[in-house]
Amino acid sequence: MLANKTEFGDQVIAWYHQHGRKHLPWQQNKTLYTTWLSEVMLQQTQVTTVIPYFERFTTRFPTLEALAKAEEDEVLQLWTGLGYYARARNLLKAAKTMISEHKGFPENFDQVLALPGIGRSTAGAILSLTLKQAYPILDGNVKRVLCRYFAIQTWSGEKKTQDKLWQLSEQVTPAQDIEYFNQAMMDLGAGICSRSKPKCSLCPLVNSCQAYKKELTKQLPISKPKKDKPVKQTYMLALNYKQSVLLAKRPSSGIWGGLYTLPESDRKLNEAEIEQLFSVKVSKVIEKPEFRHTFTHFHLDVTPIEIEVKQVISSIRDTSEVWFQLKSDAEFGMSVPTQKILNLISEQL
DNA sequence: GAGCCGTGGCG
DNA sequence: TCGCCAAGGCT
Repeated sequence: MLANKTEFGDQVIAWYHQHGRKHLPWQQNKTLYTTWLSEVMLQQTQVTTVIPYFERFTTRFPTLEALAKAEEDEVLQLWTGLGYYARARNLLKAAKTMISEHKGFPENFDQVLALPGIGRSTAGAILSLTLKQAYPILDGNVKRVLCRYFAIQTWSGEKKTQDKLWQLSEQVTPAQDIEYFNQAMMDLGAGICSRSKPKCSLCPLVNSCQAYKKELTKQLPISKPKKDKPVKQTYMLALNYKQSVLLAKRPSSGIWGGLYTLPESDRKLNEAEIEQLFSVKVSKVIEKPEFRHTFTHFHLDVTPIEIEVKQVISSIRDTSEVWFQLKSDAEFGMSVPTQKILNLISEQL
């Protein structure tokens, strides 16, 4: 499947020398400190957003030593607007730890990994980009490239897939020129192998890319499965009096705003309650089969209750209410479930 | 494994 | 308009 490791690396590295990003602020005069800072700022955050924050931060705190002496409030102030503020707190905590326990930024992978806010990928990025230590990385960009290149058809959030991707990242990562390779993989993911509209014609890996070969590029990587929508339950009451049904106009804001709907209850009401609530005399209550109405964010399971009314005591309780003649051609905007239930009742007339 | 953390951009 | 997503890590 994979042509061979060297070829993969060579193509990616050659591409980097021609097209990769080399002028980002954190790519100038790199130190472990500045690379660390940029990698943390770039977690879940796009390059263009980070740039001004990085500039301000390094101006105020040019070195690890300077940061370690900082007050948390000032660090957080410099972070304001960037989001994920635990990153800033961990940054300061890690800086203090490095100064007090390591007397500087550690160059050992396990020691870097042990610092708060630094996971495997960030640790690998810091040591590879700054010191050319040959550690693989696996950020969102690299994941996307690998998922496509190897046509991985499972969601990368699964542990099993995550493990597989790390394994593949190790497999394609070369021993030489690691600093170019890792930066190139991120650049590829960001600029060429983008989630939407990837520029496959410009990709150095197009000839051996499995997703491209199988025409799966558009479908990969598999996105996070959408969680099931919550299910709500309601009873819709169709009070039927001489072939007229009681409707009420909804407030203009909120669900079904301005539409006419049947009265609802979240529980089953008995005859006495219905008579009390609606000022009517009831002759029969018929429960109809439940059906489901789906919104963008939840399911609504509706149980229609047809109520035969033999007498209306107080005709209108509220100005929003109206007795709607079933066989009239009056124009009302109604919610879909209401319309559906009225059709149900009309059919049996 | 799932939920959480934040903000800006995009289709 | 709004849900999804973006250089992850922690609990």
